[in-house]
Amino acid sequence: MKRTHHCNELRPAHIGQTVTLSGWVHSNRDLGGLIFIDIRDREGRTQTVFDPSDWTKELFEQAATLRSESVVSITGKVRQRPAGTNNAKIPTGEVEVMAQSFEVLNMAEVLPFPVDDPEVANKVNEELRLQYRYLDLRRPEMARNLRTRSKVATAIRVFMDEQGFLEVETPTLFKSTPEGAREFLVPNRREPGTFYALPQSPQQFKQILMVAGVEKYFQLARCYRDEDLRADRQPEFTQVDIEMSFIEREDIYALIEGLLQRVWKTALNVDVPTPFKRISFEEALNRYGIDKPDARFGMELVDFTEEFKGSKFGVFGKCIEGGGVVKAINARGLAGATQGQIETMTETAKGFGAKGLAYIKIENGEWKSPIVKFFSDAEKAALTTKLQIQEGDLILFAADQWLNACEILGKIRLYCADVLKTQGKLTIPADQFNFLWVIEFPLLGFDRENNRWYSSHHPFTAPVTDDIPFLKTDPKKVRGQHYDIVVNGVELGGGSIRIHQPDVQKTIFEELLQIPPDMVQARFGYMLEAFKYGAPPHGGIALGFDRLIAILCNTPSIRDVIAFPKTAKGTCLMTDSPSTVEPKQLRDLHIELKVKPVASGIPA
RNA sequence: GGGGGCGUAGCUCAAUUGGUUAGAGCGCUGCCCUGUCACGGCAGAGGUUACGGGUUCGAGCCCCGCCGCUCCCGCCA
Repeated sequence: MKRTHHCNELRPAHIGQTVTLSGWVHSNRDLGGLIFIDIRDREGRTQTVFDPSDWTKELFEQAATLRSESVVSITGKVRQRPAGTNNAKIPTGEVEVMAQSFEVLNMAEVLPFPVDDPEVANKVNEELRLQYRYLDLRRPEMARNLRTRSKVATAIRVFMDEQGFLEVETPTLFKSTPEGAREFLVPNRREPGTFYALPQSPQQFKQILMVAGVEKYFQLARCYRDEDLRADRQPEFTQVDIEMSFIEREDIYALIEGLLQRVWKTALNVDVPTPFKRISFEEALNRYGIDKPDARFGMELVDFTEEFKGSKFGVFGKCIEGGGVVKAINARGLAGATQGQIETMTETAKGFGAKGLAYIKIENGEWKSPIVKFFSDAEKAALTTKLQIQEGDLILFAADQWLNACEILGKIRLYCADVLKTQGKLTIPADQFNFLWVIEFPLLGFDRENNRWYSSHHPFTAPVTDDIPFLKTDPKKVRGQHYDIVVNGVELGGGSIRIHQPDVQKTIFEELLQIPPDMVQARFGYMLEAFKYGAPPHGGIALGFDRLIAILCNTPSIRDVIAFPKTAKGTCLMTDSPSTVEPKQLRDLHIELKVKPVASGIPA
């Protein structure tokens, strides 16, 4: 080994020992007659001292030229720092190593951006950080994220093992099942014109594993989706994939609550109270306007449909006549909202097809609003009471069909919370975690354009037993045995009890989803077949592992917890992928391009 | 597919809103400095203002195009 200790190890107890430290030059402070070189490795850093009386002129001058981030190995004697020179900021700050010899293992060029100063490095353009990811990952903050990720992955494996689960790897060369997200395709050289697809999730394999008698399966599974990206979406990502046999929903709730408890304890030393609260899809929409509520703050939606029935204010009255609802939120303290902020919220409402956004500002004891003059005294009284209106409030309305009205105010509620946060009027502690199970989702949604039902989760979700009779009479009423786990307004994962009877599954595919029988056979035939030979009742869940780690690391972007993430356009700036390929490779695959290869990458 | 934001020295940012030689801090290079840890002091180098056009007496700034990064909507069974 080129080291005897790591750089966060030496303490007064080591004084007098001769040690060798290896790592990167964190900083080189040349005082002329004395040089201090902080050497840093994964664990931390230690100060080394070069005294000219110990060195030839050449070697001493060489030490002075050691540039930041060069890799060195330094041997010397540990000693107490002189009185008054301890550095309380670092754990090794009571001692220093008197350098006796050193070896330059790799001299670094001048860096494209600083990695030693967290203040500056944090602000460096992400494009540059991604291009030089190996430098970016040296930053303690990024190194900490990687470490958290690894620790949590291990904690999950240990916990799942304790619970009797087997980790089983499933193929990443799968077949195309075009119902869901767009897939990445992999051409098959052996039979031109056929393709593998990279799996969007191991869903079908894990259900087959239940038929195979595995009973308790999990996997840290890599998944692929060829959709447009976001701060919390990458084309390849990792999910904690879980499936169990002979269970009900309660078993999954208990398992995941235990798992997350372990994860939070491991990563943050936080004790998460269980059981988690549960909220139905309908209640979530009614109170928060979204199916993944951030319940760390109030500002809940309040319904005024009854109060405005037959209202003189035509927009509300007519909406209710047409079967719609009137809802409102009270953004406490936001009466001073700027014209621009009101405009932003109005655009949000219009994005949902609303004509505008009605609001009331409560300022200087007055209700300032273009619409208040149409309100009756009873209506005003109802607003005052149910919204607990007081000076400085901003009341925002949505009048629309139920789902739309809820979703409009749901979006505006989150926007208002952001504005209030920046104004310091709303404070949410960083260590507050609000876990929620969202349950009783509708099994199906209706696609007006194509005039057919679609699965709101996926087609393997079992209906709530009591609702099965409605499958053929009133599909909209059928609830699925589906559940989402939500924390602080982020969807951490979701799952369901699955259908294990082939006839029910076939009904869903063919009668409700209207997939032609031959297509069902081609895509899912093997599953229906498998379910004929002893399929146990089963269910499972998948947690977004990257999102989970991002929450634990308190970062909004999952790129910060993935070692080598892609950009929003799906490229890797470090390796410059994707790239063109050589003509021979295409010939082997019997693929002919209809576009000219782009200039970048390997010349064609 | 659609909408918004950004792009000036190696890095982070300025540039009196269209005005003459594009600045600062850090970094870098050289010199000085024996207790620093954001070391300090002095001096210096470093720019096709992403790129391509246009308007103008004059463009970092205005217009058009284009490339890259980013956020959001659509999309993500």
